[in-house]
Amino acid sequence: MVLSPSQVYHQLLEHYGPQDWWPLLHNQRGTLGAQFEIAVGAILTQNTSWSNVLLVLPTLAEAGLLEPAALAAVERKTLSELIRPAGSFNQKARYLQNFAAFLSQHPFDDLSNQSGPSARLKLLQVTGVGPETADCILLYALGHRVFVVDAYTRRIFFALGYKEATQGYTAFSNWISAQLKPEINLLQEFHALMVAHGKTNYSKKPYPMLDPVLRSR
DNA sequence: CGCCAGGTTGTTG
DNA sequence: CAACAACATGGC
Repeated sequence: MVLSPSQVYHQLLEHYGPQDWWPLLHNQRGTLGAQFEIAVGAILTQNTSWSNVLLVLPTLAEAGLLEPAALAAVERKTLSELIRPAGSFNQKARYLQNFAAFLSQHPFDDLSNQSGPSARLKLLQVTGVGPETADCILLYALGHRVFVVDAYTRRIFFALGYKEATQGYTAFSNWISAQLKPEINLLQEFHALMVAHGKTNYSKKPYPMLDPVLRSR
């Protein structure tokens, strides 16, 4: 008997406790600056450890670049050098400025007030914002109810016997969403718990055949 | 030294 | 549509 997604959530919450994500530099949730910091972090952490992102975020903050207009205006080369420790720095400098420019046309408030699917389609227009990055922004910065799928989420659910974990992003995300209460806090905690559990048990191959925490009963 | 990291894009079959 | 290369630094 396999655990339902809801049971997975509750068991992980019991095991790890509330994660209280997204990790912000100055623990200032709900502010306008926090929204942009979340989006910048989401782009910087693409295929990159969060520890590398932390080598860069304070630098950007000190340079006054954690606001859309400033980030959009700074010279490309300057930005790429500042974010070098985060890896793929030329690519990410471009992605960050694409997103910053995008915000001048679609402010956070607009994206928050329209429907989740509508905001999602707009975010995906930005070169450098794919499905997971878009969903992290939607869920943690804009308050939309989406289920974020990352590599850990796939590995964990696959290990639990869910062959749906091999489906395309949207199919898998929607399939999980349909089995959860669409509560913002649950969805935020769920993804945070996926990362906590993934880092602990699904980082290096071979991945466990049987999950060390999640057992059916 | 090799593998991995809270992916995304562009190219090719 | 699936598979693949490229991006690239830092930690272990």
